[in-house]
Amino acid sequence: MSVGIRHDDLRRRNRAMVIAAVRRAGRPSRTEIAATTGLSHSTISAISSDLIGEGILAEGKPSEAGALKRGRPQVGLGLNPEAAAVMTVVLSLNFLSVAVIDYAGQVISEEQRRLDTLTMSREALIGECVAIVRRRLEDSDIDVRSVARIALAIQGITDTEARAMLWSPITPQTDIAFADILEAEFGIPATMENDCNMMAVALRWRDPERYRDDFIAILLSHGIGMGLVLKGELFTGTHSSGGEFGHMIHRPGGALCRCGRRGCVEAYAGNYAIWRNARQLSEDTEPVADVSDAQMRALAATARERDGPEREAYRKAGEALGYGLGSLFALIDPAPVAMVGVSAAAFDLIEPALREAIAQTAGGQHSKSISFDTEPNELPLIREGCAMRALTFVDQEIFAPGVQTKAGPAAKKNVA
Amino acid sequence: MSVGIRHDDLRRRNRAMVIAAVRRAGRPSRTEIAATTGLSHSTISAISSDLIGEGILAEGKPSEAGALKRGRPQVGLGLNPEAAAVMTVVLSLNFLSVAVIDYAGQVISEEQRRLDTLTMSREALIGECVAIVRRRLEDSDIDVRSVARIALAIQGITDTEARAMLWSPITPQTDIAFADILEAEFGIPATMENDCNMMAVALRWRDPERYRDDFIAILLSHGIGMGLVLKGELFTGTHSSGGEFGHMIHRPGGALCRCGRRGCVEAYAGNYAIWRNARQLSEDTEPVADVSDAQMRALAATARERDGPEREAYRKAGEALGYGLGSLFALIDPAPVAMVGVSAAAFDLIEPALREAIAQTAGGQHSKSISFDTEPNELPLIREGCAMRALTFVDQEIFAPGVQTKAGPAAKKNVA
DNA sequence: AGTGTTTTTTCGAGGCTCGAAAAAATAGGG
DNA sequence: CCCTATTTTTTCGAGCCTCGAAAAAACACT
Repeated sequence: MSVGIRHDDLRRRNRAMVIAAVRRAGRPSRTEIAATTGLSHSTISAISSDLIGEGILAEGKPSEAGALKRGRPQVGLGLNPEAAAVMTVVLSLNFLSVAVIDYAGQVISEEQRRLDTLTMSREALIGECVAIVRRRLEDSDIDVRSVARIALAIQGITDTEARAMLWSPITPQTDIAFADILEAEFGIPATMENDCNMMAVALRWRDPERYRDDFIAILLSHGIGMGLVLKGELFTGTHSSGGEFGHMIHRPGGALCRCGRRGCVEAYAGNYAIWRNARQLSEDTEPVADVSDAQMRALAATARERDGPEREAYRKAGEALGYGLGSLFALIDPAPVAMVGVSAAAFDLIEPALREAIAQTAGGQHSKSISFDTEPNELPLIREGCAMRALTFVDQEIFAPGVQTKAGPAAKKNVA
Repeated sequence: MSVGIRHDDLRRRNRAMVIAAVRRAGRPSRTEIAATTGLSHSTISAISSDLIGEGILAEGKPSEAGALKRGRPQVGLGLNPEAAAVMTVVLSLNFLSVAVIDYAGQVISEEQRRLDTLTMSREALIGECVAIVRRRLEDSDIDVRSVARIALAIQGITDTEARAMLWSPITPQTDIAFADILEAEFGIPATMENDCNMMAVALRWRDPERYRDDFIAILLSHGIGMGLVLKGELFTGTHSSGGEFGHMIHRPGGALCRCGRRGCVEAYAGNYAIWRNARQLSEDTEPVADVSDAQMRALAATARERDGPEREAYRKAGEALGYGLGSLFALIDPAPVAMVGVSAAAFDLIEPALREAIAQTAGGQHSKSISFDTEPNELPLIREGCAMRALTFVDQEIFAPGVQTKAGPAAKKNVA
């Protein structure tokens, strides 16, 4: 199974480590890198000299203006923005958004587009994605050859290999191998990511203090999604993107879910479920296709104003989320939670019932210590996650080739 | 965070890899090891020569009697049984069992003992464990100094550091740092493991073909426990042993569980729950302390014989397990399941309702492809797992010191 | 006994990291 | 304005480690 370490892997790994240290720290000095990586100064000096020679790193002022110190001033090492570029493609309900990002993580160019994903044909959907990527690539400011990777995120289930969308609520189409399609079309390596996983990745980069080793990002939107980081690593299912938190069963045989089953968490906490309950429709009522953000905000406003079916709908949502989280906590222990999406703005209405429900579950004893953040806008987060995901790939595969994070034959292909 | 690879780590890691290859393969030749580890013949030759010199490996006949081949015959490399020894301590309801195992994995000596764990005082419980270990250590056949590690398994919740039992159904006592106690008493490194996790470890060694990267071991006993292997690694919670599958909520506000909460899977599928339902007692009835294996077998026999409350009790158990598994599968995707424990012998009564329930959940589409094994006797499995766990520790820590499986500061201490 | 085949060991080459020492670059003080 | 203390960075030789190729070893077959 797991493979021995060959001698040349050593340099590759340590190169990757230096690049990662620079990406995390911003503009660290060689001394700082030596400290965080545990490698000697000589090694860091040798590696960074190589990397500068290859145009991957560039010298500059150090980040922390700890300027006024006695000795030789530190030289900051930063990522060379021109070393490469990546593209992010975020496909969500009725919305397609693309950005080109330089190697240092700055957005160079972007484009957004509304489209009717629910009714589009398979070909049209693929066509739109290909077309928007092509337009960005043909933008005169960008050197096509420098675009080293494309990361595409979609709401729904993707496979573990990050090649295909298996199922998505934003389209009736299934099993579209977006990653393969884009690779074939543009000759640029591409991956297909789950939107909630990208949210989690982004949170980790945004606030590594709070979101370090174990945390949960939950998307409260038309559907319910989850991104999970455990022991410092993104958690995915064994075959799919996993974490189908929204489709854990809250009440066996309960409310009708968009997925066709009954009693899922989403069937109580998704926008359509809150909407359905707020209008006092039966739990058997077919879920509506879309509820606008404005409608949801109005619903929340009414719920805050007076006790009534709207408030009760949010209570039920909180209860379902609470029991779901409780069951999750039974498996992984409690962890900080970030609530993302339009209903996160109504978290004040959700929280009481949610906490009460958690208290009834195995994670309950720590119920009070669990903390929630809210972030109403998921799109920037998803894009940021995609960007970091793509850049990390570039770091590892292009500039430190042959490194395998986990034992696996995939890396071997790249070497050949 | 993650630390660079120093030059001397290389040899350490590759030594560990060779030892692991030998432990997995039995009596592999040097050529075989080179093939499985991917290292060159020269390296394997050098490392194995070192290891033989240190008395860790020993030469012998090769395992596969591929004797009749043309060239120079292979020399088998095996673990030297006298290189070290480990002890396993399994503490379960009213039962304590200890074994001494040599470095090659053979049982040298064992002792079992009945005791009344539910009513014993904290001191008595600790005292019994210490005493039984001491007796084994003082057994004249065993060189005390060669015992390099003790692995203790208990039903219940342990901490991630594998130091303490936090809570267990077999005793009212909580937070006993067994690992620290045994270390202090005997000066031998010890770990505190969760019983179901050890079952999973054992299954992996017993049948690596079937139980490789992703599988689930479920203990159907008085309580319901789970051991989970994901992506080839034992899955534990972030703070505790995790995997409290039995206490996922099946029905909010439902049947009274032994843990004091309501609606847990265990409150429908644990022995006491099946017993309660079979006797048509209310779901609010306080769980009984123990149901003997004989009583459970009688119950199962009755259920097979005629339709009635017994059969219905097993049906409810299946339903609860099914929905629980379904929720789990929503998070991790379906995987092979091993049912272990006395009620695994009644799996024929459980399976129909279980499959039907899974079909109602997110994992449902693959419901038919999910396969179940049964193993009525959990004790040997737990002991085997403990033994392999302890031996693996010896492999890594004693004979290849300073290796860090995951990035972590702990290793730094060993280097210094 | 000789030949062919496969396994294992030997040996020199090439790389990598490390520690120590040297070099470089600046602030502060007289 | 020059010198010194201080801190960062580079240089250099030593010590390991793995690798590939070739040699040696050990047996089956003819």
